[in-house]
Amino acid sequence: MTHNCEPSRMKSYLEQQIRAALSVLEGAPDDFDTAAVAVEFQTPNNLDHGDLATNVAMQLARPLRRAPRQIAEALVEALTLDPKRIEGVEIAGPGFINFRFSNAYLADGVAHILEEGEAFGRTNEGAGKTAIVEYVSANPTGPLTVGHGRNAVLGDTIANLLEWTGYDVTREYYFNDAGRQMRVLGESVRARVEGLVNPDGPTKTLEDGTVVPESFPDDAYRGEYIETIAESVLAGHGANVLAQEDLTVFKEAAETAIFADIKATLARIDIRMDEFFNERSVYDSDAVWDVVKKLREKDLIYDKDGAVWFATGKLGKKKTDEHGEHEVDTVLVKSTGEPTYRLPDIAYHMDKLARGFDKIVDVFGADHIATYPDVLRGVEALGGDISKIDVVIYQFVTLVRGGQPVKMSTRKANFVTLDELMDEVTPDVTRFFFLMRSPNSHLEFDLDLAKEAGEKNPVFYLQYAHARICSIIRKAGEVGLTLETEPDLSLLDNESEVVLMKELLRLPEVIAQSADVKEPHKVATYLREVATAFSQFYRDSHIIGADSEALGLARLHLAKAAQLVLHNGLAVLGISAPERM
RNA sequence: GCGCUCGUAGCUCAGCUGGAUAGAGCGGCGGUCUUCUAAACCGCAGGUCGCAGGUUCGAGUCCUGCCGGGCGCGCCA
Repeated sequence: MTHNCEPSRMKSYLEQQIRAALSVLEGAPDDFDTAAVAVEFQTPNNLDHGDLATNVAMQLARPLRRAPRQIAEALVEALTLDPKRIEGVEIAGPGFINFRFSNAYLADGVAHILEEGEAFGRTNEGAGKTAIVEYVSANPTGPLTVGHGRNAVLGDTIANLLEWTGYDVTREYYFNDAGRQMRVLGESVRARVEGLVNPDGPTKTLEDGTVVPESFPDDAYRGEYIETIAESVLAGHGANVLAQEDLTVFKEAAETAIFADIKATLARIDIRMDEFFNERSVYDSDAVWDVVKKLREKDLIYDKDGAVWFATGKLGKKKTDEHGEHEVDTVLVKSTGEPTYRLPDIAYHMDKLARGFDKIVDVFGADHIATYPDVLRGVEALGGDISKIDVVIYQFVTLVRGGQPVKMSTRKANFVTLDELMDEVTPDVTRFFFLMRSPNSHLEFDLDLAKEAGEKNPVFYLQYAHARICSIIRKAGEVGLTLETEPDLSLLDNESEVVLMKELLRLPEVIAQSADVKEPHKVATYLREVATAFSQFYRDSHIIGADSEALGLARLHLAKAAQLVLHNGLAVLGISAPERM
């Protein structure tokens, strides 16, 4: 059985018919090319305007030199439409052509949802293609913060979205355990061990009032977790670890402990990475030096002041200051011989391209906004196809408690960790709150609202609707209404039934669009509309005690379809769909 | 100063990439449980879409200039 029920299918069907009508349109100039006309559809926000509308007639007004409404009339005249799909066509407003879906089409759609089940919502644009999503990518210098949380949940959900559109997705975490940060981390641990071994040793007081051993570096990591690691190093190696100057023991202990914590934190929000890519591997393979060599061959590298410069200015990087506009170049290798992070980053992206991914997504915080273009310039200069690379930039998170923003500073260790957040709110709530806003919108995370396990909390609204349907299906079974019986879905025709059916059918399109623009909040927004439509259906259309058993059965199946849509939508967001609440 | 980004109801935000009378949640006011989960539903109030120009049949959406918030602007990542 085939169903032409998805709105995307409907759009291509209508487009076909409209093009056919265009080709027989009379009075068109000889050079008029119907193939060049963009036939676009929109879903009107007013129900009186039908289910789909097109503005072709308005678009054609100028080239055809005729009034839009006149063109619309001629088009509708020439149009032949299957009454089993479209029950009405109207011309309205300045020249819109509005189409109204037939009930048979909607009933067909519900049958399709039930048939697809937990696969409903999947599309195949990405079928046979691979994608890699890089996210989290925090260096192992401390616990994940709330800021990392938004990155993690956003990246993970974008990965889900791509999977639902057919891609084979790799989730990758990029990190480096070599640079200055790690050295400072090692020194921080060492200083804490010293403090433990020699509690009466010389100390100093930092500007924020904490008392630390004198050897504690000024830019050290101050979180409590450093002390915990120091304790375990001391327990494992004894006091004579301090005899050696080498920081390796401290660094490795810290890295191991911190990575274990990070993975555990991610697992709490159901995130499991496929790959951990260590920056070191692009050094081990000499890929970084290969990048420098190739750029030099292209005359995009020069040496100045002992450093190696990438001529990004030639590639369009500009800056305007009081001296006017001038080109800006970028250091790839510092005069110390140590590369800046950009060089391995270019090599890393070349590596991802070489691994053959069709789509490469990077999830970065707003602080990277000015720097990732350097990486793309490098990749492009090396002949990499940067059209495959999508960079998702998200704005920062503000935690709000009691109506006041919670002050956070990573350097002073008074940040809120993702674990601490999840000690207060559930993983489902955490994920939803991070996802409910557009990535390029500032996220205000209201802890009081998130903790509210009740009516105000938007997550529960969706889960409640789902649980309620499950409950109805159980209860209906007790009176002999079951999903095993074949329903007559054409009986579904009251307003709230029709509204619900139309809403449910949008899922594949919403997921596909959300995946395309990498904005998961569109799914969250949509699910709220589904839950609202279901609640109205619940109010108007009783299943048990319906006017006839056949009607009750048809409604039961519609409820099941709504349950599937909520279940699948929540699955995309990585949020559970409870059967009871 | 420059770049990116945001500015929509009292608050937090959507607005399908240029369409028809700009929406939701929360908060406020009022109503609905002897029938499938009231964690729900219904109604009312609330707007110069930051300001000013421009582009066109049509602008919250696009272009320019201001104003205000955020993030960047390093031989840090």
